[in-house]
Amino acid sequence: MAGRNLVGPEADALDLGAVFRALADEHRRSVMMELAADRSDSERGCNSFDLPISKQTQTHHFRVLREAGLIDEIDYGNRKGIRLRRADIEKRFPGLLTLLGAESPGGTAPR
Amino acid sequence: MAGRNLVGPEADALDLGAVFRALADEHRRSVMMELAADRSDSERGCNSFDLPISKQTQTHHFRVLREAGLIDEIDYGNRKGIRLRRADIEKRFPGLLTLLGAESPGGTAPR
DNA sequence: CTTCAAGTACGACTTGCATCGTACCTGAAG
DNA sequence: CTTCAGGTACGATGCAAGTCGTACTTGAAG
Repeated sequence: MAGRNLVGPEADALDLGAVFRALADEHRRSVMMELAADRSDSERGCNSFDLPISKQTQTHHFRVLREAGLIDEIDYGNRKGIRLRRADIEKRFPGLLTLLGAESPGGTAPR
Repeated sequence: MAGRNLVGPEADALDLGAVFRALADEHRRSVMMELAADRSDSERGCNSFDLPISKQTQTHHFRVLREAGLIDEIDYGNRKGIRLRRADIEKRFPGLLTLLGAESPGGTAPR
């Protein structure tokens, strides 16, 4: 019931390249922008982001975000929780979340 | 002799996605880290970065950085100058250059 | 003029990555 | 137990991007 936390890198081990690669994708960036804009940092369901892509692809994107150290994934078995690692990101890359939170959600269309 | 400035996007038109995509590449990121760390913002030759890649690929990378709005390229015909667009970047994405400049040059090895 | 170095244009190759189809696992509700 | 929805694992596919080879252009030096 408690749900186990899937592991990501330590706060000091966050790699800037991995972070930029994670944020280079439009869908992952929209997730991070939503998380950064919500100052309550509450745990969210991973289907609460209305991503226009299949389940398998969503799994892939959340995994990339977790492996970059940007989010925690809490595994409940048949459900999954998402939480922003705000403190760790702010410690390692101060100002990054401010950039994301300040960006307008549907503003910049890719391509 | 004066060299003409190759055009990039306006300061307000900088796209966060394009910037993250540009910074996702290791070589482009190392160029930007060098530029961000040098507070004098002097114009540099594009062969002053010791990139372990061919001329053609370097041309490609500098083009990506310019089209993302991160640098200016000054064309002298048989030579090219590179200049960081520090003011425009700071205006649109405050704190981004601080992140890059604070990163250790050969610190995090990708792959 | 010729020569040379720096850079670009174009194309080909290769790798990486986003996406999805199929199958399987997990936990809750009947 | 069975059923069902949420999620994952594995593989295949298609496309974007990094890389380089060849050829061409530019400007300076001789």
